[in-house]
Amino acid sequence: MAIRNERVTMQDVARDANVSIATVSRVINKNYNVNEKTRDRVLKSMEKLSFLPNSIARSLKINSTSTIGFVVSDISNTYHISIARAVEDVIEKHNLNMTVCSTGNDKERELTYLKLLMSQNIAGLILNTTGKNNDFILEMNKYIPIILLNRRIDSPGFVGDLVGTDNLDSSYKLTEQLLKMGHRRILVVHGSLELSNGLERYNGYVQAMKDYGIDVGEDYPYQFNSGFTLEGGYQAVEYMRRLPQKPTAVFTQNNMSTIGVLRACKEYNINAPEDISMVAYDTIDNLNLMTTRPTVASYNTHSMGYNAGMAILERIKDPRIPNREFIEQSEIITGNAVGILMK
Amino acid sequence: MAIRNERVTMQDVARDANVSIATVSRVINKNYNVNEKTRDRVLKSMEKLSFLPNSIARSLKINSTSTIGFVVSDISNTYHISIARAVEDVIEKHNLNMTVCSTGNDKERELTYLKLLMSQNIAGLILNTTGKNNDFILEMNKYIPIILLNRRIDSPGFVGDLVGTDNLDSSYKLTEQLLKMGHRRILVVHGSLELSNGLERYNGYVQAMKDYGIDVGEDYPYQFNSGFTLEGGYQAVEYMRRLPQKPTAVFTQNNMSTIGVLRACKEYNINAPEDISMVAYDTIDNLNLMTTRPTVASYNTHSMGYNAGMAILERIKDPRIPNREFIEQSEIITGNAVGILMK
DNA sequence: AAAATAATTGTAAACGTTTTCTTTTTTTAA
DNA sequence: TTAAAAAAAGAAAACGTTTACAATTATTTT
Repeated sequence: MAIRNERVTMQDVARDANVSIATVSRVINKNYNVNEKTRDRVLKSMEKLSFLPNSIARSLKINSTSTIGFVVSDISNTYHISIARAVEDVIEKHNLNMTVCSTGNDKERELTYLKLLMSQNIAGLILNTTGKNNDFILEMNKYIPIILLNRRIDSPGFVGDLVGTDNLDSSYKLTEQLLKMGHRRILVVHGSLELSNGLERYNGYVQAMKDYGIDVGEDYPYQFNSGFTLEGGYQAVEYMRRLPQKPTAVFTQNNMSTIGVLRACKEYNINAPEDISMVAYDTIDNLNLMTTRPTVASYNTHSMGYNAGMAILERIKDPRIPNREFIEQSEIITGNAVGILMK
Repeated sequence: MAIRNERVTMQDVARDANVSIATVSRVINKNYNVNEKTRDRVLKSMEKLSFLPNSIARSLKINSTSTIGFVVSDISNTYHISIARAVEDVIEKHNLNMTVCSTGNDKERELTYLKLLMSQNIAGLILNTTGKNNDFILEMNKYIPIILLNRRIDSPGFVGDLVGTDNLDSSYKLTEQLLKMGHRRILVVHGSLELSNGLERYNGYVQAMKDYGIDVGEDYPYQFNSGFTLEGGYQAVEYMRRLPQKPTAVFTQNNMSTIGVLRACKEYNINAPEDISMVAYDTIDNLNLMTTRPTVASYNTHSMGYNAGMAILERIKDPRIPNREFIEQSEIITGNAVGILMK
């Protein structure tokens, strides 16, 4: 039992079929002319010895691999994983597979992973970046095609595509819905404003508020940075409870913070829409089975993953495609957690 | 812009530092004696040229890689992904990363993936098998350490560990809870009985029923094979509605079919516990935010992932550890969807 | 039937590392 | 001061493929 080392190589097949390894290579890679009889003989030997080509050796020679990297803040976030799943379905058809990595939005961890992947010479990269390793990413980008997920890299040097959502628009729409229903004190639970998606969503809120005559300045009390985390959402509710004048609505700007808010509200017995109204960017799993359903901007993650998968395939084939953007439009799904505010 | 090929190699570093590539290799791999001054010089050259070692070449030489394979029926299943996440945390500390694959319980797709991974010479494999490729898995097992996830391979030839749950026990307990509350017509929504976990869970149910004097034979009407899928769960409800004598309770034996049942019940306006009681194997995400909460057998997926990660690391280091089993015990969480049946 | 061409196969170098075996240099022991 | 031992560094082979080039064999043309 246990581990052996002597795998079957092309050498063995060649010997068995009484040809040179070049010929074996040619039947493996189909494309060359090789006599039908010898091909059959080689095929038979491969079968007989249950030969599997060594991708490592092949990769070294041809300078490319058959795996793509999928690097996101948290792979267990249902939003990311369902995109990943769709990517997988696309690339699997081309005999590629996928290495997934969770950075936890940590600069060092992202860098470690990116270096590892670059060492491994991945064929392509789908990246939801922390935004803190742009120099390395640009360097990496010289060798490896990159598709950005949700977060932009604003550098003229970057060449690749972006797959994202209509941050500003949907954020505006969600805020507007609350405003139309009479809400004015709307707590926005945003993410890092140093990330393009965080900032755009925040700006959508600010713009809508401004359009309704409300100025969101530095010391405006109805904003809380959750870092797009579950804990952050939870803390937002605790922050809210301490406010002298409570907000009448809360707008969580990503799925994790929405869950955090929902849990905290459940715990503190804050009911929606009686005590507070809720809207949220991103949907959450099994929303329609839940007691409290915020109005959400829902995205077709399957489509996003499909786009990302196709884009990376195209870019692997031809790395000099001009930069593109695939922006997914939201579907606003009305929940039961939004109420009209009587002034 | 675009893609270049001329990466920095050890050759370049050696030239810059005015040493041989052997020396460069030695400073990279620390372990050898190399003069401090020359080490510094080499280190400086590496820095200056921003050298990254080529893992492919290294792997070819040392005959092992730094990625482990994670092959499951569906990576987007929250149960699997949260195990994967915990595995990632363990192996990342050892500078390993993880290739994930979804087989969809399809024999061919599993085989394709396994061959691809074997070609890529992965360091280890964590596998939730379809159960239909045992021959190849045993062959693969000669070269690559394997940790089985939830599904056994009953072959004396297999060497590796199992990380799983206490299928029979928890299934028995859940069934018993219903029986104690007076339920007798309990629809079991099981999975494939050809898979060890499917069979064990089913047997737990059968045993409990038998202990309460109910014989579950071939033509016993209160059983439905969902294949552990969402659609299967949904169909189970449709099947249930067609039964002349309705069951008073339903026991879904995995998380996907539970969600399917919940959705179908919502759609057909079947309420719990008034119309039907519900217990379920596996928990589901955000259960405590949901309207209808079955009593569930919940598992600590973090612990399972940790065990799987540690086990694979240990087996990579020493492949001839005797077979082990890491069986996770459930926590039964009582929901609001179970009612006492008045006879 | 010979020459020209096309099809098939083989030889050997290369990909970028690691590592064994030598060789050179430095240090220690006498 | 020299011999012996230890430390440091280099040369070259090897890992298992691909592929340019050369060599051989088969086919076509005249």
